[in-house]
Amino acid sequence: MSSSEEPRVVHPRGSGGASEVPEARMPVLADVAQLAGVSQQTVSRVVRGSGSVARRTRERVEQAIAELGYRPNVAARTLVTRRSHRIGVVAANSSLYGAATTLAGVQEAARAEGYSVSLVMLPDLSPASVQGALEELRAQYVDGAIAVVPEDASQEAVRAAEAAFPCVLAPGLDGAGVPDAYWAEVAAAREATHHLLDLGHRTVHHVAGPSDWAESRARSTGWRTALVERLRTVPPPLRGDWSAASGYAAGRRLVDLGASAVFVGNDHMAIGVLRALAEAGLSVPGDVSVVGFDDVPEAAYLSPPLTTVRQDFTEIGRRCVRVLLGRLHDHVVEPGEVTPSLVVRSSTAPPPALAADSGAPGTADATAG
Amino acid sequence: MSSSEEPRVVHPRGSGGASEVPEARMPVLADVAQLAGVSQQTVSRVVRGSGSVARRTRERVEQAIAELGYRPNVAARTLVTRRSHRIGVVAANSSLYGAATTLAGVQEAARAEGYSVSLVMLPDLSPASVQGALEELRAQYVDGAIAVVPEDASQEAVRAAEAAFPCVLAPGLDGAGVPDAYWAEVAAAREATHHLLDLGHRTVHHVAGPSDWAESRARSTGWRTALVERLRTVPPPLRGDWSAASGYAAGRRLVDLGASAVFVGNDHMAIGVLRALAEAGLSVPGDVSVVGFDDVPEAAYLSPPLTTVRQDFTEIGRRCVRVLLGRLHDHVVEPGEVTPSLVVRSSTAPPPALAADSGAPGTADATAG
DNA sequence: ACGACGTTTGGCAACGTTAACAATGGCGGC
DNA sequence: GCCGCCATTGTTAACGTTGCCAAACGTCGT
Repeated sequence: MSSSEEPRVVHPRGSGGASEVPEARMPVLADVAQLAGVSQQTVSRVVRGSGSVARRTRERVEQAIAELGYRPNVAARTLVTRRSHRIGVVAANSSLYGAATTLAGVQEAARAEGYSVSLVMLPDLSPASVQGALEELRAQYVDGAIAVVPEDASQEAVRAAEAAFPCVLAPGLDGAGVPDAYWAEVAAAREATHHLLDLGHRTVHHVAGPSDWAESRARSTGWRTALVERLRTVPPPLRGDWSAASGYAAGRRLVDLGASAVFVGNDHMAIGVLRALAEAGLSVPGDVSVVGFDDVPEAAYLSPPLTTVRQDFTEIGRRCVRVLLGRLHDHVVEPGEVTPSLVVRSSTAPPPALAADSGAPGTADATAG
Repeated sequence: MSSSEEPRVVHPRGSGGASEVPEARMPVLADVAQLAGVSQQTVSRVVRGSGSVARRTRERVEQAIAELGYRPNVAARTLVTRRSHRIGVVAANSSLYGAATTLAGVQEAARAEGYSVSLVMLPDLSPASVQGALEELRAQYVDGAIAVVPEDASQEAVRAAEAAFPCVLAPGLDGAGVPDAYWAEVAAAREATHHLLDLGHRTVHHVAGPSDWAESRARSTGWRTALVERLRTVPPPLRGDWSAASGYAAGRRLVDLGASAVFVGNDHMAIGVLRALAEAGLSVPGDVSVVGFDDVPEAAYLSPPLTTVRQDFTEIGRRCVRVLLGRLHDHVVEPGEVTPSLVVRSSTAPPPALAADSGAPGTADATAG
């Protein structure tokens, strides 16, 4: 319909030829303006919803926009506004539940605020690569960036980049100091440890994540704090890398150590620990109690269902966006508190000595092969 | 250094005042040109690496670029070239391993090709929301899009959008027909089922994903094919939604049905199935054999370690990018084959009747919990 | 030595939008 | 009935880059 006339002349750029196929150019402001019989500026005002436009005029313009299927060209807008309405996100290229879910939260919140998201996933989180990613993002002229990189050295890189353009660290760290999210995790880890101690365990072993991750340190700190508060001995923590494989390795050590209670830095590693214990013929929670962290969706369906700390990563992601967007508009936003909560399932119980008064270790395991 | 003079005059746009703070504008082509004593055009040529520039000139320009920290403005470049060098990705807002890993592959490959990635994550995969996401992406003037939406109705939406701008469906479907990836999954599911039959199971039950997902249908088809090939009865498949919770529900049904072998549509659901079986006091693989699909990193550490089909989602993501970029440059790229492979672990074994020669066929609740 | 030719460089005009300012119209107050 | 004000609309000039064209430069063959 309406092949009445080409709204605009063919520009010499095309390729000079006169008998050129129209090739369906995207309509631009000028096309709408011509169709509606107004100036570009008026159309622009209607599109942006700013300025005052007479009711009748607006309707006419909207009609023209609909008819042409006009979409504002973000590149042109960005060029003149110096605002891309895009934020960058740099995240680790891992299947880690926390990072993935945080990303989802960031995406959702950004979209809700009319911002689009540019993603850079990194195979490794070295400071150099994080810095490179941030540079890349800046070169794309994003308005700001969110870095889901809880690893220490990389956070330094983010801080450095912050001077050049607005960045927010996903765990909730801001430039000023230690974030609420950090202390919330410490508190939650402490609570989880207390839960185990309350059940009667003399002490609680710990499988920690990489030592240079803020989250890992927060959880370890909470664990240690609880132990110290109750005057228990603090066994040296075992190290993992968040993966089930590393949890399995740690689990085997725990068997050797004769641990009766373990607080594991995340659920993935807890799965590995569970496996190692099962292989050793130890039952959970009969012989050993295990607590994880994150509450991945599968946690309730492990054998046994895992007691763990639920962390609302989606909300963390949303808050990052809120903080970043706040910074972009020059008003400070308090990150606010995100409180993880302990979810008690079936992987924790009193230690064998208490459960059956003279219980011999290594009793019933549900999944004997 | 070099506070000699402002490279460019303050534009009236600024705010008219004469004693304005320089406010650290980003350097532009003109600044570099002035510093290097050449024209903008020459700088542009150096930046793009196209056209011929004398060696000495290029060095001078590069020097100036480095000194100023110049970065080309992508918005301006996009405006004039009509190429944003960005691709959009729409994916489900789920923690599904497959989708997340595919996304990583897409990101990696795109980045390697000099493309940035705009991400839209959807809470639901309704055709309307997928279509909306695609529209949104198009409004952002991405060069093309990759849709990681294996759900049927949504794929229709993608096909429709394809007319407007280049889209690729992540599972590997292309406009022409059924993709290699689809048949590869069928073959793998068939192989997994044969594996169970070869162990001596009379038939194999199946926990399928949502019926309107292509991947789900592929896996179901493979399972059914294997059964038919061997002239076995085909039990009605149970439906899940990919989640461990739904797998658990299906697992309880399987217990009632007295299944001895199960092929589950993905590992997450398999975790739920494992849990249901354990709760019923059935041992895996002693009483029931279970095969999953995807090979999530935790699969090897479940109790028991899960026999499953490994799918290389990262590679699928990479191929999507290759196909899309190919289409953008007007040369067709064959998606090529991605072959999933069966990984046999400890969750499969001969059925009880064969293992213990005189085992009662029906129930076998040998290990009461 | 001269013209043809290839290499290197610069000038100009877009790309599609928004900001600032100017111009037009209608309205009420005096 | 005239003036000034507000609401509405139009005009102009950027934003920073690239594509096309032409000019300047040097080299080579005859």
